[in-house]
Amino acid sequence: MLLLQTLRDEKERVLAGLAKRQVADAAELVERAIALDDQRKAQQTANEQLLSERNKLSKEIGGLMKSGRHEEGQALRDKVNAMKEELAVGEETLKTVKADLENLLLQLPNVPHELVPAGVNEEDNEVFQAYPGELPQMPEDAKPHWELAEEYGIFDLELGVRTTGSGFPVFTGQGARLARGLVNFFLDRNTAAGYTEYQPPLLVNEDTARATGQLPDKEGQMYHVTGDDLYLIPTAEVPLTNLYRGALLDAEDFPIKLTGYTPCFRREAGSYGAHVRGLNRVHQFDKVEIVQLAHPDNSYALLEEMVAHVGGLLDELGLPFRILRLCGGDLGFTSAMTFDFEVWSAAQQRWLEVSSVSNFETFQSNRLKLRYRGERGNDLAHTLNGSALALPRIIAALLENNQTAEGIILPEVLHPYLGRTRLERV
RNA sequence: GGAGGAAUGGCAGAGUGGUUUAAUGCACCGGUCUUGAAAACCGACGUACCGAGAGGUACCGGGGGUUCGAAUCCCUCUUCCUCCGCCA
Repeated sequence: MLLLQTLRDEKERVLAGLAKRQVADAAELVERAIALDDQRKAQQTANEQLLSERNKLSKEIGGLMKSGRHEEGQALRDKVNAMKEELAVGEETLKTVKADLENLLLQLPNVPHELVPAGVNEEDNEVFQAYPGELPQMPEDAKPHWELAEEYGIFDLELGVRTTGSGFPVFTGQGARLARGLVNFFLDRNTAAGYTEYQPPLLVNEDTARATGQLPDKEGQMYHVTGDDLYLIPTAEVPLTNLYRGALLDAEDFPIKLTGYTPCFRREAGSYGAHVRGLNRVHQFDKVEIVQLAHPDNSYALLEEMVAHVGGLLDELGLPFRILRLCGGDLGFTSAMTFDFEVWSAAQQRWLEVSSVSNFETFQSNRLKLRYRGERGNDLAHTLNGSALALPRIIAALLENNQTAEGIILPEVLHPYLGRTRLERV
């Protein structure tokens, strides 16, 4: 959530940024927010004057009653009673204005960083780091991963349909082992890089989902457990970042680095078509997430560090990838800058997104009330996160790119995790 | 799921209607003393909002109520503890 202070002090930058996102009525929304905040201040000041008066008189009444001057006390009592109506109305008004302001602010997405390119959709994303050299070519008869999955017994979509519905793959045999191995590999690399491992809850409450920005913006994308009013997490970002909700840190605590493996649940409402076959888009998938809480002065250096870390993982897996810097139109609601990692799927002849690394600046920490003791008083921290990594498309790319007549060759780093060097047909 | 108890500052812990601007202790920070440290002593020591400032307001788990006035009384929710039941 954007700060009122930012809207007031940096209106030009905010409007220019929101224009990059194609927010049509940005100027009007910002003006309305400022007007509502003016109204809030005026009302609050008026209310507090009344309260101050009341407190003063109440004290006097106490003194009068104690010293036995009941008549004078009663007179003051009547006076305070007369103020009650005005106070009640004032408090009701303040409540309404605050709620209106809050609702308005919830509608405003984050302001993109200056370096974020303008653009309408994914076609306008900037290729930040192209794949160096020629993309690997596959023979004509190269198979997509959903065919390989059957041949190698990696996962079964039909079994998932029976137990749950479409989009819930069941990993089987060496496929399940591959998934587990990848999770362990990622966690080991992340913890070696200084991230502390957590196993967070997979269900979160409404406050938690709102603090990282999933609510109200993405309500329809999360599974909602209505019986207990909880949400299945769409990413470990939600519980991990919320571990520090309401925290007041010291500047020297930064950076705080967290990692965690969780299944992720996404309704993916409205998705369909040829590009969602196999593991390309599913409702439940495994992901290892990295999160950083940072001092505002160096959060972009840490974003670079995270990008380098994720790139290192893909290098180790031997997967060809490129890095995109998302344009304003493709940027997530809460993000100020996002890099997407895409691996090349040789058999499908297309790029698959496997990681998204973002700096949210103070957008989440404002909702989280995540602060640190700064040089100029308490200030909001910056939050960042990224996938390191999401499994399904990594598995798809590994299967497709490494298929040979002798089986699917596993990258060397995975050998100890799977206890074998290649996957065999079943 | 049932019964009972509890929730106060970083921590411990007083406070059951009005000088509570929350006692006291510990911790932390600054200072005096000391070659240095410890001890002792002195001082400072929460958060948010409004205000140019002086200052004001709110906050004792959350929400609501009673009252001129609520940490304190009432209702409600949440969480934790003890016991019982169930259970991977």
